[in-house]
Amino acid sequence: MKLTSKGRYAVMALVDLARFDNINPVSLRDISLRQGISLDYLEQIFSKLKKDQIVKSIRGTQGGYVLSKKPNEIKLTNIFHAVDEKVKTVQCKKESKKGCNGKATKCVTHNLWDELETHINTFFEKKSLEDLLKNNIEQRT
Amino acid sequence: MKLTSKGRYAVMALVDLARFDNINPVSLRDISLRQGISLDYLEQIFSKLKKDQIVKSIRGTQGGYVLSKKPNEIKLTNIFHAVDEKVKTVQCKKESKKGCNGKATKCVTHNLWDELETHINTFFEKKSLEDLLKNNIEQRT
DNA sequence: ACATACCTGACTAAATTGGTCAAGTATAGT
DNA sequence: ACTATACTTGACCAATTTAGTCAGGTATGT
Repeated sequence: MKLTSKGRYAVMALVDLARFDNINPVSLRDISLRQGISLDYLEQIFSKLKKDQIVKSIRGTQGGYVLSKKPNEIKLTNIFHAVDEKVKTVQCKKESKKGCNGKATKCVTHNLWDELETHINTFFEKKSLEDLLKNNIEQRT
Repeated sequence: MKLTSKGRYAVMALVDLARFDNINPVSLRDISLRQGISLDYLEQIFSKLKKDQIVKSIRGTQGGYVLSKKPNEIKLTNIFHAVDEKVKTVQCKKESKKGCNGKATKCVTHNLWDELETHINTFFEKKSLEDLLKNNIEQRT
């Protein structure tokens, strides 16, 4: 199962973006400075976010990024999916030839992992960027 | 967040154990053969399970492992905890000096990760070894 | 034209994972 | 007492993943 800093940074950056993009596009440099995330790394992350149309880019001077949708329309699922943070548990061995453990049947954990995945995804599908903004409204940067 | 093969193997092995320890202790060799898990790796895993008193060991010929408690008393939380499968998300940076992101305040994802952790733990606290046994009763090894 | 800021791909050090290997110790059965 | 079985411990390792860095681009507003 993967759920790492990349996803965390993506969320942090998007919350930052949501907070500041009311007037102008927000440059990654600003986000980098405010959130303490490496600019080069942010570029990688935003290229993925853009590919999934979570943000739009505006090039040139005074350029930057803006959200493609409203904060309440951007769910955490979308974000994690974009940056390849698959909430995906360890795979059973290739099922092509045999079952999970080399036997003909599914291993005992097979269904369990599926259930867990659903359980976690449910959580992420409910949470939107807006929810996070509300939670942190008092925490000024 | 970590949730890897070690946890999966631990669960598989314990289900196997629960199924066969009615009469005699079960040797790791048997579990290894039935579940297709390396014996050496199982030894590492069981040493941790023993330390958390999920299983008991019986040495010598005809020795092996038995469950310390009844299957319905062993929750998945206990198992994962024993093998260090912390359902713990990526830590924010050391909080000793500063906040998560080097600022004075918590980062916006801080609470989120906490919530997620609770959400997942809830799932694991409900599930016991017995539940898994029931689910897989038709799947003979 | 030039500064800004997006864009892309190659590269890498460190950590983690999923084991293996080697050398024990304890005990039941003969 | 001997021996086979099976637990016990700790060191080691290759492959993968992570969290970046680095080096070059390209587009655009002023």
